[in-house]
Amino acid sequence: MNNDEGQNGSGLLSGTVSYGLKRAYRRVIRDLEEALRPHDFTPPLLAALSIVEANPGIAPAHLAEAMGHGRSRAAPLLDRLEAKGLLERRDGADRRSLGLHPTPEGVAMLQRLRPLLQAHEGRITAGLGAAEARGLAALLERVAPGG
Amino acid sequence: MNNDEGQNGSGLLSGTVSYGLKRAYRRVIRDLEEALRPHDFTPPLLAALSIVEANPGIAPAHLAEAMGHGRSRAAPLLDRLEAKGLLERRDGADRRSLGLHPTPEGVAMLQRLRPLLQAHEGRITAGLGAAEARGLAALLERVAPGG
DNA sequence: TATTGTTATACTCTATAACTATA
DNA sequence: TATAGTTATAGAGTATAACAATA
Repeated sequence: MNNDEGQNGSGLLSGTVSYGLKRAYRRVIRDLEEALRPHDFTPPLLAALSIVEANPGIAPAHLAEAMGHGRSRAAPLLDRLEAKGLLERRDGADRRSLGLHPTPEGVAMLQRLRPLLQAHEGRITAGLGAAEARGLAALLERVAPGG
Repeated sequence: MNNDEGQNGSGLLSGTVSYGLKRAYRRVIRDLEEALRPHDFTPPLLAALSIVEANPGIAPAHLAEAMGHGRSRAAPLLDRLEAKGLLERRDGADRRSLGLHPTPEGVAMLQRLRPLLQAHEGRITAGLGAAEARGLAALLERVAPGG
């Protein structure tokens, strides 16, 4: 390799919160994908199932909103979770709306994933002290509220 | 909408640095895409051009490394920047390697984008004080070093 | 007319592997 | 044989628009 010139950072972007978030997120998503892969799971699947478990009976549109995207994104995610037997679409308040519920298998899956996620969180915050990690989480909550 | 049940957060993911980073990043990428769209620019294009300007003569493989992905990702990015007349692929040290340089138009584009990026950064950190924003940037640098 | 869930479609980002030309 | 740049390919995530059923 031997790049004699070295690297002078990213110019305009260097040191900004915006670029720092981008770089940190990439670390997160890669580490998490790798951790979930042996369980045939992905980060969006995990987020969806986790939100449904915390909000049983939630409608697809509200799930999508909680995940920060449009209604149409929910359907394929729910298809995959339902095909795995982890989640059910039941009748909702309306006859046009649905209530989402985790199956016992879905709950068990989340239980099984918990230590894996703690290890993931540990790797991401490995360079920080416990108080710093809490402080970072609090700052992030203020950058993007509603987590 | 009127979701009477309310929302109980994201279960397993609530309050973690990992999920906070994901949510904050989504805010960043959307705001930045929207800010760049009128200039027919995208975040990856901006990152690449910015890095090339800060490291003139850098090779495609090193650019890709600085952006955190594989070699093959550089080519289409460079194609687009070259087609816009913002960047040149010149001969490098080897006859098999290239040196990347911004054109005067590329430098001018970055100048034009600078206030736009400052406004973007301001929106992202709007909920934080100046010292908090600096602290956040420093924590992020420790989560994902090399920015 | 508005809303819910869904489908269709397209586009970007990304990763892997294979190809070429140099070394 | 190893490396640099590129091409080909495929897959995931996302956004928009349009549709059918229901309100």
